Amino acid sequence: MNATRARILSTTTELFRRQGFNGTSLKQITDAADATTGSLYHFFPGGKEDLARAVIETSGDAYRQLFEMVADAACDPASAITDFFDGAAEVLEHTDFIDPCPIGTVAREVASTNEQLRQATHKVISSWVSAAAKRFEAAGLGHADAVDLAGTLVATIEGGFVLARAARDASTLRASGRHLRLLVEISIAASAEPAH
Amino acid sequence: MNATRARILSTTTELFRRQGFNGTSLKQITDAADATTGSLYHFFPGGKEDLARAVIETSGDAYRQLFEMVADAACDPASAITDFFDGAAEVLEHTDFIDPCPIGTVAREVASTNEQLRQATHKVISSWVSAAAKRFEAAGLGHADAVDLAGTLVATIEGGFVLARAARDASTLRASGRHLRLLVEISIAASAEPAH
DNA sequence: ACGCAACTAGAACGATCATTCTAGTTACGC
DNA sequence: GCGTAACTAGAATGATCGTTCTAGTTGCGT
Repeated sequence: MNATRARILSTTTELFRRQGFNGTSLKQITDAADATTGSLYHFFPGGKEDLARAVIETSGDAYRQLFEMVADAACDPASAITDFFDGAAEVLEHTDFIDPCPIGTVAREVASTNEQLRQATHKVISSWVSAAAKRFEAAGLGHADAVDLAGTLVATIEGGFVLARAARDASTLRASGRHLRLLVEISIAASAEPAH
Repeated sequence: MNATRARILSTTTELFRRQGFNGTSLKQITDAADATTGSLYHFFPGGKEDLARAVIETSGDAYRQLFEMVADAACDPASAITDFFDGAAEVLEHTDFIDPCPIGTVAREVASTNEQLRQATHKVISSWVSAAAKRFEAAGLGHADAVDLAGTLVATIEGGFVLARAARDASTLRASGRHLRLLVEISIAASAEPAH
């Protein structure tokens, strides 16, 4: 991967985390990435939309990998949940509450205005839900229950970022982690004894 | 309230729901609201920021009232939760998945770039959390638990909007409603028997 | 019906937007 | 060391951005 391309991509990701898609200009990107318009359009011929799609896919992958790592490191699925929430809370606190995830912001900005980018965000979010659901299935949950639970998990994380950023306080995010952990524990326990 | 002012305000709210703060221009607003620049700056002397603050506060109030209404109509706090999620899901499905709530999008857009608007979103979100927490306290929860649970509730709703809009499918939102209902039921039951 | 405030109208401003374009420079296979 | 492709550079383009400003019109208390 070309260094300039990588610099443009990571700079854009960071800018999207702070100010979203519409709030970030190409000039801002080229300035911050120390690149020129020519380079940007060389690597992303489709312009801003092309670049945004790359940001979404790249950081979507990164987040899925992070989740897998945290889940692998945890001793059980339930504590993986609190680990993940607590980790995100710590990141927020250490980065002046910059959004840990550019995708939630962009997803909401483009859902009604750019079908291509909407699909890109959908695909990425679905991959997260699938990854979490697979873990829940492995812990004994039925497929549909696992997918539903994973969906709530992702929703609560994304929504938790909204609250944490608005409040400049990540304690609610940690509390949500505990709630989701409880929910996961209950679901796994319930699936172990299906007979009432 | 002046009719033109009201028209500008509701039009802006609707546009923010579709495309957020940075994605909406004043020209788009005045065109859609059939108003002129002069009128807009007459009623909102602070320009776009002033208007955005009014949108945040107005629809923040509207949402809090909606929550109170749903909670009053429900037979118990737990079923109020599913009622609220199901209602939001229905709205999404009937409006081509336009965001039911402009505040989540704007909150994330401005959190790192506009301190005034960040505080406005924070204040509104806090009012929702307080309103829900009050209900939970009335159902027997301790104050801190009630606030935490209300925070998770709001986070899951906001995050659920992200997923529903990205997927153009509200079924995950309904599932989250069931999950949150379960969580509320468990919390209330647990507070009823604090021993063990 | 007069006067004053409330409101409307929209042209004009400089800044900035995403994108295109033409030249120029580097890197590398042969 | 030559030729071609990959990449960089940044000026130019036309559109649109948020805001300001000067005139004009309306509505209403008296």
